[in-house]
Amino acid sequence: MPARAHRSDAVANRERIVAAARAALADSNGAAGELSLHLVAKAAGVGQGTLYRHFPSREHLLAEVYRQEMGELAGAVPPLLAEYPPLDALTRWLDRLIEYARVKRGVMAAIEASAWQDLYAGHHGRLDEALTTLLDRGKAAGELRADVDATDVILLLGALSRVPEAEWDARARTLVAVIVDGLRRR
Amino acid sequence: MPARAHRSDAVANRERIVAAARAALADSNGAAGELSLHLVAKAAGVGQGTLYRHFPSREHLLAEVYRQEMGELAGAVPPLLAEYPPLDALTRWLDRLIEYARVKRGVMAAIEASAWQDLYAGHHGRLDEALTTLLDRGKAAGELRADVDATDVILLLGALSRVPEAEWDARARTLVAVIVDGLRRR
DNA sequence: ACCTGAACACCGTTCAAGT
DNA sequence: ACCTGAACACCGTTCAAGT
Repeated sequence: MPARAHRSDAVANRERIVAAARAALADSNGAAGELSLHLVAKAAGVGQGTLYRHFPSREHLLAEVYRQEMGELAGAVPPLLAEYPPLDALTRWLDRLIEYARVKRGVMAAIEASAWQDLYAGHHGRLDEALTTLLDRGKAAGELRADVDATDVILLLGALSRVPEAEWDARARTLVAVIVDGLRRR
Repeated sequence: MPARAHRSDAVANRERIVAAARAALADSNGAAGELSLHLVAKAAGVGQGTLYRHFPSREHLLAEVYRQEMGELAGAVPPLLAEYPPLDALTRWLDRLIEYARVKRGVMAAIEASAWQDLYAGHHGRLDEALTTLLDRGKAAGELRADVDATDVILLLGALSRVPEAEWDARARTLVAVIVDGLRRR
């Protein structure tokens, strides 16, 4: 279905709101609870009512912010699968995730948020889809256990979002190693 | 060091505040963000200032609530270790955790909170201590990998706290199975 | 159609006044 | 020492009035 036509000022406002929210989250180290919608509206140069017209709840706004973070990650999967065997592709993709999240804290917040299935399940099917492909290939090759799905992996990866920044380098790799080993077929 | 003497009304107030907070959390399905301190004070029959005297921040109050949830879980470890080999003891303890959390949602919130090391690290050494014992025994027996600590396990178990209630039975066991397999020595 | 911003209800936090 | 509750600043949300 084709996107409906929108007034150009509405489109511009929407973009400025999301940009302001991303900037605010980047400043506050990505803690979603500290996002003041009043301040986002002010920073975007719109009234509060406008913010609410576009995003009827804080979660709707965060969902859009996170959807933008997620694109690059999901897009990295197909080339990896083309070049490496499934388990290698998964390991390399997770290495990339660690490296990406090390500098950009919001990425982990996005992954954690994608676990609240209620609102987000539909929104970024992209990550879910990419992970499902990875897992299916691994299962078909007999390298991964058959009883896990993309949601399980996303839930487990959520552990990374609670690693304090100071311990990131020491702990992130260990956690991912445990998860990957746990996903292996025995 | 012996506990300082407190006025009996202060002790009683503190207990009633914690009890009111636990009751409020039990009602709201354990979502810590929805705990209104105004309402907790009112339910406990104290002024807001009294709540703040005892718990200088929402987190301090939650820490006490969670500390109480944690006791039983940690206490179950020594008997299990006395009766079973390390890996069996770990598996059985996690089974108990799943069963316990199935009916009492606050338990998972408590475990998740214990990952914010800043405030909680000292407070419930009990869970940390119990898990460290379990892991050390397993490492000594050559059954568990040597590069994980109790914090890693707590972080991974945090995945359970984001499993929607409707999916609990189907997903909790799988997640724990993946975690246990990941902790095994290869 | 869409936008604005005052207004409302609520929350965390403080503090002068009490006992 | 400890407690109370009014008060303050702030936040999410709504809505009448504008363009």
